[in-house]
Amino acid sequence: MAHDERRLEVLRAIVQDFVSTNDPVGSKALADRHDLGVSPATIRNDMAVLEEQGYITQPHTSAGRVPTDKGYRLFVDRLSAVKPLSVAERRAIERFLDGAVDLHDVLGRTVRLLAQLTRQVAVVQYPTLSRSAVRHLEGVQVAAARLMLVLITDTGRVEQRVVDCPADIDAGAVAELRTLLNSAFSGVKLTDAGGKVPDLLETAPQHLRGLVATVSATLLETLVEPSEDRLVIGGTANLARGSALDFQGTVSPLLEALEEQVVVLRLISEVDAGTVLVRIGEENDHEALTGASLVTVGYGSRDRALGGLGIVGPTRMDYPMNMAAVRAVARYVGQTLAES
Amino acid sequence: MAHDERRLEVLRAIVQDFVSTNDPVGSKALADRHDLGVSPATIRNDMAVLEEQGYITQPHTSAGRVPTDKGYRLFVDRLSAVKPLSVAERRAIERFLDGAVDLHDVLGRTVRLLAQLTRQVAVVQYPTLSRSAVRHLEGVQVAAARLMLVLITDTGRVEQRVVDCPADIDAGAVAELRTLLNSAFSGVKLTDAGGKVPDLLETAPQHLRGLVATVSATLLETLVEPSEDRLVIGGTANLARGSALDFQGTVSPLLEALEEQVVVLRLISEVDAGTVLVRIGEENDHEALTGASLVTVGYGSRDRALGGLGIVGPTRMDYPMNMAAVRAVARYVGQTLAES
DNA sequence: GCTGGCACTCCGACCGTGCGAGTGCCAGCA
DNA sequence: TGCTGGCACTCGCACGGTCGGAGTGCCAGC
Repeated sequence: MAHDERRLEVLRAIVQDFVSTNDPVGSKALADRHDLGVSPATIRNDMAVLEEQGYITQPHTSAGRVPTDKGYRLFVDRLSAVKPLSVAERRAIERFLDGAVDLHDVLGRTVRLLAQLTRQVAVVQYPTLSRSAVRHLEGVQVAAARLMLVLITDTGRVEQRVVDCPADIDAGAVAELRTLLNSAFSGVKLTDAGGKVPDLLETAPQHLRGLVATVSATLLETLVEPSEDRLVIGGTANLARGSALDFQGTVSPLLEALEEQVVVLRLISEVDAGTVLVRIGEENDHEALTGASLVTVGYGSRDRALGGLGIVGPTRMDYPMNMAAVRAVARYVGQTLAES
Repeated sequence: MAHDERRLEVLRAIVQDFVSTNDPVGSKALADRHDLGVSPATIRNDMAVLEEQGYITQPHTSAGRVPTDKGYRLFVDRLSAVKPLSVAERRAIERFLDGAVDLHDVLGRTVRLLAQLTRQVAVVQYPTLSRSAVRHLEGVQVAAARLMLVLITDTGRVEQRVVDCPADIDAGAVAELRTLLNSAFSGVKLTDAGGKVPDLLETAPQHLRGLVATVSATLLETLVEPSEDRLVIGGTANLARGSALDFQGTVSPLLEALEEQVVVLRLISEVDAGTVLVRIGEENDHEALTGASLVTVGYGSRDRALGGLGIVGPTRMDYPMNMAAVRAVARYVGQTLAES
């Protein structure tokens, strides 16, 4: 039906206008700003239908219409074309990430970049440990019976743990331990590290058994198991800026949820590299996020996602633009990390 | 003069009441809530004097009085006794920091702890590189002519840099390099590392000269020179919560300044261990901070400060409590770090 | 099935009023 | 000399009523 099609066109127009003006949009304004080819009265009829179907709503009688979460969902799924980034934006991305000196720096720049491009809160996850492999393991003695274990992954993450050893150790033992650990774990994915331990224990010389056992236990417990992943957050000022109206009154529950990290982490890690995932308002389980939308994507090389990144903002956001920005940034980050 | 003394007592009462109620405080309310031994009328006279001296001000005629920055300053310097922490608070501090697995974890917990205790934004600086010494240096080969350099300091910081080498290297060279670097730099303060380089170059075997030169150059350039220090920030939700009124209208410039890091970093690193420093409103140079107060202190062992930590909040804050909290937390952090 | 017209609704801005809190000043008192 | 109670005055703010405008739903006509 050409009927339904126009109705969707009306919905698209409503979303676009509302996103840019933040005012409930009425039939007259719609007819003026878009050439839908019909009169306001007709648009009103369409709007009534859209409202009945749950795509839009009125804040109060005799105000204009506002998209519902369901409306945004339809918009994202069927009504929006991916907005290509401008040349200036592409260049900004390259410039921003260029010259980063280490992983921390790359991710810090990424989060600032994303926040600046989208004017939303940006979130970037450190490369997941569970999907990384060991590049190098290092033991450094910090006390007579205390070792600092340093793990370097192939994604550039560096993690450290202090291990209390069963007995005093000497420099020779440390060197031996290093060799043992690296020959056992080098190149091994962290998820598979557990399987290597029995082997390692067997090959270890008698006098190192206890030490090796303790060290591998710590390694598995604190680094592999809990998959305690990290998050970088930036652009929180964007929350306070315009969005006082978007989030009714207070942004503090949202800020709290962001600092909690755990919540966002769960959401952001459920991503594939390449496919931008959009979660709108009520679609988010967590209460503090029901007024917010998330746009996330995985980054990494095409064969495996290292981690996720994305933005958090009000449901009233420019989805096409943000999706494009998130995707582009993820692509560049993946590239940058692959090079190092 | 008993005269002046009472006037100060009035100022103290005004600060205390205003901090707890957020309402401009009038002469009647003061007489009721504190036994100053005089009538409201007398208090009014004192207030007039205090206002003339610039310690308090009225938002508008016929409202109560509000402390000025100068008033808070006097209060902090002369009118406030350090409020000892409750047993529960002390215990909370211990529990919170106990069980941290590495430096990152310690600082993360610290910032959450501080934010929770003070209900303000908390800021913790990573141990300054320039005041740290090398505990261990490690080179890991990541490509034919590419080395990842990992620096572990005696404060538990781990820093990494990727170095492009002049020529391809092999595993043997890496091992030699490690030995060389560690014997040269181990235990050396980063600020003194530059002086060791000529020596190092001389003792290095011919075939490693180029490599060693490149590596030490990178080491000095990117790790020692810019002293690029890091900051952990937490509790920003506290800004949004009550303080909407404290910061006229918007908190976003403050959030921006916090994300900038550089500003806060400068302020927070000008501290001695042990002495709590308070900066009030206009005393801060940076524009975004003129409506805010900072309470900072250095942490570390008594002989040297590793870094700074503190809180940022509205000028209308409970200074005695916050000063006590900041000091106590710093003490525990210093202790915790000394142990690892 | 679209359109113009029309009556209706309701929010929000505007305005005027009154109240209450708080002040400054003054005369009287210890 | 310094404190006190009294008093007139000021001013912000909460309250309530009014008005206009924007937007709607419905209906009759094309």
